[in-house]
Amino acid sequence: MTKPPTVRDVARLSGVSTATVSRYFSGKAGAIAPDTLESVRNAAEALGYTPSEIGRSLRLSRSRVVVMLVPDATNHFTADVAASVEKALKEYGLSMVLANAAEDPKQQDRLLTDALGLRARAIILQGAIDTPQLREMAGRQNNLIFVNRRPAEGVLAPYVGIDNYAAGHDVGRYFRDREYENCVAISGPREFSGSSERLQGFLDGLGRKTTVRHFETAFTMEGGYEVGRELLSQERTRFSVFCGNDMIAYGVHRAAVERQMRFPDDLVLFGFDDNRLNEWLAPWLSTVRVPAFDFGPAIASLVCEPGDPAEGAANIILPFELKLRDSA
Amino acid sequence: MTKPPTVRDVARLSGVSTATVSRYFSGKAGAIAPDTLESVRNAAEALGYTPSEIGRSLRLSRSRVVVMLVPDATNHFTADVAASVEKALKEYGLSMVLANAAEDPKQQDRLLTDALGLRARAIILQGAIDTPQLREMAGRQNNLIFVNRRPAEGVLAPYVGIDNYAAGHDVGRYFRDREYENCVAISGPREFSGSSERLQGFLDGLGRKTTVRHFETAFTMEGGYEVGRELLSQERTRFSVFCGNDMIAYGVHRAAVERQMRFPDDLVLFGFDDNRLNEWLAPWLSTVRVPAFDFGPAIASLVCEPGDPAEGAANIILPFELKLRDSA
DNA sequence: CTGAAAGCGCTTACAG
DNA sequence: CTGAAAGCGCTTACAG
Repeated sequence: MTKPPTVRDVARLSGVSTATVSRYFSGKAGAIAPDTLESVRNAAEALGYTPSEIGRSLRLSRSRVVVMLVPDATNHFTADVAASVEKALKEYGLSMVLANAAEDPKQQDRLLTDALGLRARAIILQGAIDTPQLREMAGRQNNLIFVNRRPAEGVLAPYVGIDNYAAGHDVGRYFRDREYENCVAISGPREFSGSSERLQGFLDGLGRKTTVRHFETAFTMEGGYEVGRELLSQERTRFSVFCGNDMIAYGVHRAAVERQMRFPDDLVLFGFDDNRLNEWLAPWLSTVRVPAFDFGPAIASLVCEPGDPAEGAANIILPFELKLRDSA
Repeated sequence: MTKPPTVRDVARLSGVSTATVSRYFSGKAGAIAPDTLESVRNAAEALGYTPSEIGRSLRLSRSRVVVMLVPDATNHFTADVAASVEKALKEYGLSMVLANAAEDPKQQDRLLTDALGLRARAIILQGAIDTPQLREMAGRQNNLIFVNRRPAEGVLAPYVGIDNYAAGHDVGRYFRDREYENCVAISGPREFSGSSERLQGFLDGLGRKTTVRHFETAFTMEGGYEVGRELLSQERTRFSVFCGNDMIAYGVHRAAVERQMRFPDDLVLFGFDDNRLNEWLAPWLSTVRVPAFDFGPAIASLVCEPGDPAEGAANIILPFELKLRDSA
């Protein structure tokens, strides 16, 4: 691979200065004489020249890369959000680098350092884990955006997500209205704001009188499967299960299917997120619809049209709705 | 956001030259006196310094970014491969930028230009579309890697994937051995090498005597759903369907479920890829297992340990196997 | 073991 | 409308 041509090569070939070539490629072509412009165009074409983002970024002290950290690469809702963000950023001329923190604080911190090294325009954290390094970065930079999990106490940064408490509350209320019995909550890890808010809302929505069995697990199909197996092996009861997200619900579903159970006669199941897959592979799953594809525009606006920092963090709270299907 | 500290700031604070600071951060710490090293470490720590990848890339004329283009962000097999590649590249200290070409030649060409601008270390194309720009880039650069779809005639670049003809052939043979009747092939677009190889293999494996109805559609659930509806609405026949990938199979499955059909009594269904979701949401689907998670190491080795270019393109052909479950 | 200096590819304020 | 020159943050061959 021979080295790619530079402004200099184009300048030489077209007989102008590098300044003119640069103007041509950075949207200042209007200030160039038509003849000059033509010859620059031809030279660039002949050489196959594309300006180096690296040179440009260095010169402008500003890169066009945005880093997104996801907590779990296998979560489909997370993937939907990432796709939405990538699309929205592209319209502003930005690239997105996706990295998987895998719910591991060490890995997350490593990736944060990488993002810093790339001088990322913004760092978007889906499901951040509270670590000293994250706190320090939030203090030094103001380009962190928290998605789906609120920043830890004392960390000042914008948050984009839904009102998890209210959503959980609506589900609890629905369970109460339908008079579902043997209620079970399988929530995600309690240290994540989304998990505990969903759970608390659910409990409050159900009301005090109802007793609820509570399990806590990872936000994964594996986690839901394990809890499901334990729960369903014990008794032949018709449980009414609220899961912390759809992935957990898929896992419970698998455990139920293995025991030949049918919905909603043998088991009531409620998910959370309504990732795009449901429509195709889990059209039976009642769940809370979170508008994954509205996250992109919301986040991109935060990145590209930052408000007055004096006003403090600009949170964006998106709407949700209950999506009722066969399983509940 | 104040500007991040530079080598210079660290050098000033620790009373050494920028050269020494740079040595500390680029793995040449062994050649630094212990005292000096200590003071550099402290200064960097105090300032929260992380070296700029941009400065480094410019100086070394070599970036650590690899771009991966995917043909369809909603394809789960593609996503599995992307995750595998990202992980493998990370171990070599490289970042991956994921971009969605959405099976659109214009969009692909735009993204190729972006990748060029980033001076990507390598450009990985899952499911490339043959365009003049792609050909020209393949000619100028030697850092293109084709995955799952072979490069077009005359384009010299490495290919990583399975032997699609052989896999299709095995499925055809299996259909013949089981004496499946009313055979149907729903293949992906014919212009993609993978599609036509899978189809041809299938036909050859079935043997001349069998007639096969053939549909061609996009590699998506939507595509499979539409064909499925058309096919299943016509007659009450037990079809034996080989799909070009799992996504198509999911779509056919949905159409069948809507008509209350059951597998394999009412319909025989065979997919292709065995993406990770099958285990959880489609454990009934017989398919061809393609080892998505072996792609990462294979591709990373191509990127980071390039062989002698004189030897020509270094193709890597991965193994596959038939995964037989309930649907066939 | 350490530093001064050059240069990677760009953009832009300044001067003409 | 155009160019010469400075400088963005790094690394390294060279000299000491």
